[in-house]
Amino acid sequence: MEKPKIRTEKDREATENMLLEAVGELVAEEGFENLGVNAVAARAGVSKMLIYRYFESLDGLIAAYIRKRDFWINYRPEIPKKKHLAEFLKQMFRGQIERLRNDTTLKRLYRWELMGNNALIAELRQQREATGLWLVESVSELTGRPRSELAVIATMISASVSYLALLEENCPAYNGIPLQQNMGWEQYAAGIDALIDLWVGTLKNKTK
Amino acid sequence: MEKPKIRTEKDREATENMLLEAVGELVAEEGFENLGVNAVAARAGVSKMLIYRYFESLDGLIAAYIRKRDFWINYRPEIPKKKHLAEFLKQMFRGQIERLRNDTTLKRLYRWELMGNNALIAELRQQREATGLWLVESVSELTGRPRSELAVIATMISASVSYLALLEENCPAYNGIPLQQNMGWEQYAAGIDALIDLWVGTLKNKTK
DNA sequence: TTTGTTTGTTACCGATAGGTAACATATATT
DNA sequence: AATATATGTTACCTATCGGTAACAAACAAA
Repeated sequence: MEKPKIRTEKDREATENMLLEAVGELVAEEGFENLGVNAVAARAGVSKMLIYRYFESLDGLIAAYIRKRDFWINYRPEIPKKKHLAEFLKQMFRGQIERLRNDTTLKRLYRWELMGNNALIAELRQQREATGLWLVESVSELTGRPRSELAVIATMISASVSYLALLEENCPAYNGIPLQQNMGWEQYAAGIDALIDLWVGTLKNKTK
Repeated sequence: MEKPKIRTEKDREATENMLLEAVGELVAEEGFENLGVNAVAARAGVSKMLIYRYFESLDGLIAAYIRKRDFWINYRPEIPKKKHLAEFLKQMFRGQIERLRNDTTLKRLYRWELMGNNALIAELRQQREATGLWLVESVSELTGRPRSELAVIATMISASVSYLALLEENCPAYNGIPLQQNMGWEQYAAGIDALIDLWVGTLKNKTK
């Protein structure tokens, strides 16, 4: 027999979704650090007991939320040939900026990572680290440059973008770059482009 | 008549210092975000009432602590001539790394800044921004390059260093760079050196 | 219908938070 | 010595936190 699946008043799946949505809203507003069972349950319009019953704990609920949203980025694009490498890298970092700036929850996640430790955080870190290492390795293979050189450049761009994105919410400007305006970020992205061109320029010299 | 200044049991100044020291210890352990009147008073071995009496509030106590430690960096070194500019910039950023990595409280302050807003934080930001702008302006004058170009480069280095320093406590590696080992940071500093050399190399071409 | 299970709420617990009034004692003033 | 003021503690208040037991109602199975 199939399950009727028609629940009128009592519907566990719907309740779980309400809790997950409440987490999403509160995370966007307050961040993961300031989440609490009472607030989540109240926002979901449901008893907090159900958090423990269905997700075992608040951490379990958070874990479920993070797995539901697909933060487990497994980004493995095809690396182009040398000729188009610069353009590829530029677009890649512009993509990172765009994603971070538009996704409040992702920012909260990055901020949470700076605040402490956690099994879930460690897992996300590892995932991101694997992606980063793969990129460094790939470009190193392609250009013949040592991995350490690639690692430093990629880190400088990526880490600074993360920091500035976190700063954006409250800090109007950094070294004169207006973080709260698209113009400022365009200026920064153009600077990254220039750095990439500068670096790519050093390639031909040594390969010849 | 001069004040004897000899207090045996009741000594406001000494008590205030005990509170300030307690703040320092707890900030290093837990960070500014997680500070509380009860914990501070208990650590100082004194009644929390005195926090309100002497500093008006916990914020007041924190403000006093921050002003006591000299975070209000007014860093205005003499900029050398073009010939030694590269070396000067390298040493400057290495100094920033050293200061951040060795000063736990400074890290906590940077982290606090990412967590929210605050009159005190805003003041520190403004101070730092003024210093940054001055440096950008100075190097721009010296080299003839546009301020925006300098701003992006300085920001990329400075922001990434800040982010990595905050990450260091819990994150073992970023793009393969071991953040918790001096070796990793030396690798990163060397990368910054290379970037500076690369950039300085572009100067002569266009000035000639 | 009867029985058992799932879903959900209410009410409470102990711990801890920030904050204050009331009190006690040491120091300074006269 | 008598009085006022500065310093410090105790005890208590209310609010909120995470967590759970006890109960109520809807649903499924017999």
